Amino acid sequence: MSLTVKGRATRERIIEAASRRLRSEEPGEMRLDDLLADTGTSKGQLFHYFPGGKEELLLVVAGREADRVLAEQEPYLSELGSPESWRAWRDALVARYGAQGENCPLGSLMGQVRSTAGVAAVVSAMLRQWQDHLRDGVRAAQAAGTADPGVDAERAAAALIAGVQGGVHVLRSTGDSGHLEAALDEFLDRLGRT
Amino acid sequence: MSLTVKGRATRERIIEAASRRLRSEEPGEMRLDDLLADTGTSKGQLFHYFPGGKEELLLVVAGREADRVLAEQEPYLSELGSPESWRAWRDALVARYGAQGENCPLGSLMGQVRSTAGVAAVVSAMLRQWQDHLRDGVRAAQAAGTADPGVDAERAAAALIAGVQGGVHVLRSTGDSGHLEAALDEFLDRLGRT
DNA sequence: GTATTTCTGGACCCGCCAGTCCAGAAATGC
DNA sequence: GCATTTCTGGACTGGCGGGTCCAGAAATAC
Repeated sequence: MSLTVKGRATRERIIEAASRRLRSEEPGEMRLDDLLADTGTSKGQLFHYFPGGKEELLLVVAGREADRVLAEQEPYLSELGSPESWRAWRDALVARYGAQGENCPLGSLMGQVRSTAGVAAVVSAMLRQWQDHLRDGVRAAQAAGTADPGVDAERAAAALIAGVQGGVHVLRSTGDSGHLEAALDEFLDRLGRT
Repeated sequence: MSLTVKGRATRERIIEAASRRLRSEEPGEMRLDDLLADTGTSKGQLFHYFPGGKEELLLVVAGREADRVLAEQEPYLSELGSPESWRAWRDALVARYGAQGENCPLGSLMGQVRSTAGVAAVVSAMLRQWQDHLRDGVRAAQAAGTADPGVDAERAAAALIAGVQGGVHVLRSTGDSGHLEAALDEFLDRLGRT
């Protein structure tokens, strides 16, 4: 399937609309007809560009959204090491998710697709990357002597990912960011050698 | 609305069936017709006992399921204090969720109802109770001298809840219980004075 | 400038499933 | 007992929403 310039633009417009709607106040279930209304396109076009229908489209969107999660944490994520860098990352995360409020693009996405398998895989891969960055950050801090060398970097990173995920989850359903902050701060306390 | 003995039994049967289906291998979306088939009841009855329809029914089920979550952790939860009791609780949790696999009754429930508000409230309340138990456990351990007194019990409990929630979430979508275990173990390490 | 491919619009189909309605059976009240 | 309330079954409705189809417009190829 080769796309013309115009075609690629339309396809992009559809993805963009889905993505935007997902990040909007009330994502709810995403209906194809809404997207068509948003973009001024038609059923024919949507299925022309996404023969797999809704599922295929959402999978593409999931990929974009996953990339965005990591991209939004740069440059913090790649620069973890010093206590200040950890702190900055922590603050950025809290600010980011606090502003986002009850909404969580990938979270909503997980609930939309019947066979969640595809989206789940995308999310897993993203989590894995995220965790790797954190683990490297812990090791860097240990190498620099600013973190307790007794901490198992891999396990600590896994626990941190769990804490962040859970914190965001609670934030999503209660609007309270306390759990997210608690998870982050407990981690930082444990990291720093006392 | 007063219920006869028979009436109460039927109502109970419906709730029970919904509850069971939620905990089954593949909960997916819950269809009213399935419940009717499971229980040998009819639409008329279902709407007779739950005038609010599906939403009302699921809210009742949510309450039951939330109680179950806490009940299943007894007697561990009320007896937290000694290192052994924490360990036993940890193992019970991992075993419990490991066995459950990718499924999570309350998790699926959250995705089912349009206005998730009701179910979310039930879950929040349950989480709050859970967290209180954990906090008390931390304090008990501190009082007994088996936990670092420098730890803020409330915040540590919040972080632990976040970790457990996130761990279960990851377990749910990948089938890997590593994150849950990591979160629990990191917490226990931090708790124990080294 | 003709042929081929890609793009676009929208009418239509169809399965799904929550919710309605009502008529008759069973229980309960007195 | 008769009247009243509760219980039960199932046919029916209605809307929602994903997916199909096809005819014609626009772009591209050569």
